[in-house]
Amino acid sequence: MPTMTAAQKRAQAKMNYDAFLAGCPSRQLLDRISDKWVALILAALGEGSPQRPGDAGTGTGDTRAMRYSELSRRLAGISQKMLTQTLRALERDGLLSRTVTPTVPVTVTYELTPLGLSLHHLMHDIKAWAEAHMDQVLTQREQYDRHAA
Amino acid sequence: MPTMTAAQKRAQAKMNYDAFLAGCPSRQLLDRISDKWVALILAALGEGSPQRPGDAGTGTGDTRAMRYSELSRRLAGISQKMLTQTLRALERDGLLSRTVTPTVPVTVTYELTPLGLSLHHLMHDIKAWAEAHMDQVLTQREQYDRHAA
DNA sequence: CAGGATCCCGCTAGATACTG
DNA sequence: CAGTATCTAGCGGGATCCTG
Repeated sequence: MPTMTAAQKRAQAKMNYDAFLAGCPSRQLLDRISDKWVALILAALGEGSPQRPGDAGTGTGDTRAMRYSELSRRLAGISQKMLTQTLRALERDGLLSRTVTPTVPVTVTYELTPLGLSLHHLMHDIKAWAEAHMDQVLTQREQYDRHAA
Repeated sequence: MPTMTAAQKRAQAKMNYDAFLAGCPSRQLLDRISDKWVALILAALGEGSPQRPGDAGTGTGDTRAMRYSELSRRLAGISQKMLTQTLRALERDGLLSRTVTPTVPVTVTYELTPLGLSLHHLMHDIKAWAEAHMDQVLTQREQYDRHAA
């Protein structure tokens, strides 16, 4: 019989998640968040929030709440379907919260949860990396393609 | 006439990449790297490399070189097609190098370039995040699904 | 061993139209 | 404004067979 506490068991289980294994749930999660639109939505909702968690913000109020149409405009080229679909998935996973205000017409806002904010920091870096190394990658491609021709 | 140096111009151009814009090349790059298999390949090739770039490693020799079959085994469940395809794309973008050693049978190894290593650090954090917050996400999903039912 | 080539299914992402 | 519903084309991605 195990003498572990529940907390110990959960810590144990957490260590067992390994995205290298095909059946592991964490691989599905990795697949979910490894998505262009996820990266951009998190980036948009996290704009203006402190980049490093150290600065002791005013609690949860430091993430930007954005309306559906705002997001739609910010993420140029996204279809309503993908936007709604991705927002729903992120809401389901607890990464953002959806708030409906009964005005006329109705107002809906989306905001990062603390969990979502923690991922935002990482995703922001990915997006920044892509923008920062674009030149280098472009140069590499030219070289590769020239060599392959 | 601009009085900028070439370096200044390049810095200027770099700032102009914005993944929020539909036509921006950096969005395509973001799409490329926002991929489950990319994350796992980079994670596999970077295993054992120092997590923080500060520690002044022995130059470029601190990334692991892996063979095709090694990667295939490590990334449980990946098809040959996706593995080859993803490796080619990453090689083309200059994130990893492919080395052919003319033994019999031929030996092929893949290794991160410095550029790939810089992305590896970020991707590793994403993968680690997915594994670390799996429990929390799972709990959120249950709540969401119960409420929606 | 490390792929290349081919076939083909599925499901996703986009376009369009409609609604509370 | 903030979606839902429906249709469809396209291709992502797996399975299979073959090769230097």
